[in-house]
This record gives sequence, structure tokens and C-alpha cells, in this order.
Amino acid sequence: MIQIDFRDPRPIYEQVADKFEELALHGVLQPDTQLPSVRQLAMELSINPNTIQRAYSELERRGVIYAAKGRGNFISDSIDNLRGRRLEETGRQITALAETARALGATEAQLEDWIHRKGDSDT
Amino acid sequence: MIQIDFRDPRPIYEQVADKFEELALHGVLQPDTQLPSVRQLAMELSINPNTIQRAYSELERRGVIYAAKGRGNFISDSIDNLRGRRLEETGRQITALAETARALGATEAQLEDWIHRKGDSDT
Amino acid sequence: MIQIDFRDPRPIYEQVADKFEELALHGVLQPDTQLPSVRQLAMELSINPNTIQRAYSELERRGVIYAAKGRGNFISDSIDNLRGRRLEETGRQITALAETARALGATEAQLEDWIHRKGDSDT
Amino acid sequence: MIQIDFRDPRPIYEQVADKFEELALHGVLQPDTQLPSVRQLAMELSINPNTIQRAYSELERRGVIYAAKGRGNFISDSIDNLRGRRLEETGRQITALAETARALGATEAQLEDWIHRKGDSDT
DNA sequence: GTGGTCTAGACCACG
DNA sequence: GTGGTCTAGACCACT
Repeated sequence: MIQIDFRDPRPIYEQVADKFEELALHGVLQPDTQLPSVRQLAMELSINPNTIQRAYSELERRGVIYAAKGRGNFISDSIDNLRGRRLEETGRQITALAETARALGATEAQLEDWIHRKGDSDT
Repeated sequence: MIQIDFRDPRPIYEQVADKFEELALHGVLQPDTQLPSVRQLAMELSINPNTIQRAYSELERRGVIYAAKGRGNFISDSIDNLRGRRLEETGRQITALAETARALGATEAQLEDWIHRKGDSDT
Repeated sequence: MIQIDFRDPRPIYEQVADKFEELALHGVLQPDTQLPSVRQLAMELSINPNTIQRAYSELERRGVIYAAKGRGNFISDSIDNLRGRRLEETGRQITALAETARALGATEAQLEDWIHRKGDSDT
Repeated sequence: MIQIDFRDPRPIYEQVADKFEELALHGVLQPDTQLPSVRQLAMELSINPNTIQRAYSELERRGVIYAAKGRGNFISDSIDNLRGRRLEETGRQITALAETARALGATEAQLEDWIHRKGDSDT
């Protein structure tokens, strides 16, 4: 379910947190679904429980999950609101990158192409 | 010409390097233009010469400038090629973000809107 | 009578204890009223009897109920005194928060407004 | 400058973070003031550097400070905005407590008294 | 020197 | 068994 890439420059805890957030935002993990326990996931991934703990703390801070002491961690009910906010944020990033591209000489046609292109591995 | 923001969380050498790269890519600094010497710029900005040295090394690594031992640092002649590569890279980022946005439920119309919107501070 | 919210980050025993205390302080449960037995309530709520036992211990500690061995748990006769003490405590908290607010720049008029405002969801 | 109370039920990192936030919000620490380094403060307080690190991370998350790698931690420039938000939050807490107090039988006169009373140690 | 990340292992509260 | 906190000590990137 979770894969760690040790060549990824991001800290491990962030990779784990981002992956769970993605699964939750895309609807793969539904609200109130229980996440694997800190210790269990640490064993599966062969990393320190503290690192998983930090990933889960980060997810709680972002509002992706909620933690109940002694019971476990669960996907938040308000995950849909979060999806809307993330979408707005992505939109702002696209607008900013489009401006940068224009400053580098991109045409409107090129922008249109990029936005509708499927994610080909080459190019 | 160069302004350092000590409240910027980026390392100082990166702020300096990014600023020079931007000036070069946008045509403000033309090929073969000489950059200020390490010592002089360090004095102007009141920071450690090692930090400027690192910024220049970074720019050389990126292909933005070339160093002529004993004579100084100059904007690279192949800066136009670099602009092309930066543009491709920005395009790939836009394509990737567009995919993310679709996965979060964005419509094609929304994407069109974002790509053509001017960088309004709100929204 | 008692509802458990598994999404509430508070421990379950605390949710149960707080709910009973509220009912007692607001006069819904009168002195000497018998509480449901540990086993029965545990069954109703589908949770571990140990958790209910802990909630009742907590209530006894707070002076909300008294336990009669072999006969059950009952609302304390001195519940009115408790109400008075809780009220004093709340008063102290309000006074402390008012001081904090002043330190942050609140005016006396603002304090008056807050204290008399109905609990609107917004603002 | 910072005092730790080991009888305080709050985690140490939270005590440290709260204290710095208070100093910043009350204007004792001005924007761009440098905080003591992680290691130095850890030594002064005789606690583990990681605990201080966590306190500083928490402060950065709250927007009270900003961290610059290799340079140190500094009070944020936008601390004034934060003060406004904290004030609103305090107002909501007061309103909520006032409602609780009314439910326990408090009169409007009593509420007025509490809100204007100076923080006497007794009562 | 600075902050940021990770591991290892301990202790506590909750169920 | 669960999550939350703390300590100890290591390594890395940045100045």
C-alpha cells in the first residue's frame, strides 16, 4: 500500500504522509477508515516507529486523519472540504507556472497543449 | 541589482543564484556579460565571500555562467538553450499539476481558466 | 441517554463521565438516582466494561456519584455544592481569559459583547 | 526567559512553544528577533535538543517564527495578523464559557463581575 | 556554528 | 494492543 523510495529527496515521514493524503483525497481511503497502527506499519516498511508517528502527526495537522488514543488513527470525515482547498491551491500553482512560462517565451497555444497533454513519460 | 531577504527561508547562496539565473533567462543580462567579482559582491551585500562563491559555483553547474580563471565570471553563450530547457521543464510541471487537478475533480474548463488567468492576488 | 462519538479525540471513559456529570449538574439526574450498572451500560454501548468502570471511578473521584458496594452507583446528594464549585471554576476561567484578551488588545466593550453574545456559529 | 514547570501536565515542547508565542504576541519579542539556538536553549533548560526542536517546529507551524537553515530561528513579521486571530479565538472561548456558566445558573451581573475583575489570586 | 531528519529505546495513558 | 512524549546520539545541509 505504501512504498518508500530512498532516492526521493523528501524525508521519509513526508513521503508516507503525502501518500496517505493522496489515497484519502482520491477516495481510495474513505472517511473513518482505520490506518495501520504505527508499530505495524513501521515493521512492514522496516523503518522506525517514530518516523511513522511523525507522518501520522503531520496528517492530523493537515486535517487528513484524526487520532484517538489507544484506538488508532482514522481518515477524517471532513476530507471532502480538504479536497476543495487542495484543488484551489493546485489552481494557483498552475496560474503561477503559466506566468513563468510566458516570461520564458511560451505561447498560449503551448500552454493549451501542456494543460491537455496526457502525462507521457518522454517529451 | 541583487537583493537578499533574510526572512526568506531559502539559503542565501540559492537566493543569489536564482536571481542571477532569472536575470539571464529574461534577457536582462546578455551572454558574455561579466558578473561582479566574488569579493566585491560579498562586500556590497555584507555577506560571506564563501556564500557568493557557492552561488557562482551553483550557476556554473546549472550552465548559466562560465568561469574564466583570473578574469572573472561571465553569462554563458548557450543561455538560450538553457531557456529552452527551463521552458520544457515548466511545461512538464504544468502537465503534472493538470493531472493532479483532474484527479481532484477539476474540469477542462477550470484548467483553461487557470492557465489564462492573470496572477490576481485573490481567488 | 449516553452517546459515544468514536471520532471524538477524548478517551471514551471521559466522554461517558463528562456526559453524566453534565446531566447531573443541569438537574436532569436528581440526587440518589441510580446509574445503569457497569455491565448493562457496557453492553448497550458495545464497549469494554473496564472503560465504564473507569468512567464511574472518575465520577466518584469528582464527587458526582457515590458507589454503594453490591447495590450500584447513585448521583451524589451534594451535587448542588458541586454545581457551585464548577460555577466558581468557570468564573475563574472567564476572568483569566479576559485578562489574556486585554493583553492582546481587547477593549472593555469587546469583552461585554462577547460575554452577552449568543453562541452564533459564525463570527 | 523561559521557565519549565515539570508539574505542568502539558508536554515540555508545548510549554516552551506557548511561552515564546505569548512573548511574541505581547510584543516583548519583536519581528525578526532571533531566538536562542536549539542547542543553547536545550543546555540552559537542561532538556534534550530534540524537545526544543519540536517546540520551534510547532512555532513555525503556527506562524509565530520562521526558520532559516544554518542561520537560526526568528520571530515572524506577520505576528500582528496572528494577534488578531488569537484575539478572535479568545473571544469565542469566552462566549462559550459564558454559555456554560449560564447553564450552571450564573446571572448576567455575575458574568459582568468576572469579566471586569482583576486576576485576584483568591476567590 | 546553525537547523532538519532519522534511529533506538524508554515511559506513560488508554482500551 | 493502541498513540503520545521524551531522551540519547547520529548524520546531513547550510553559513
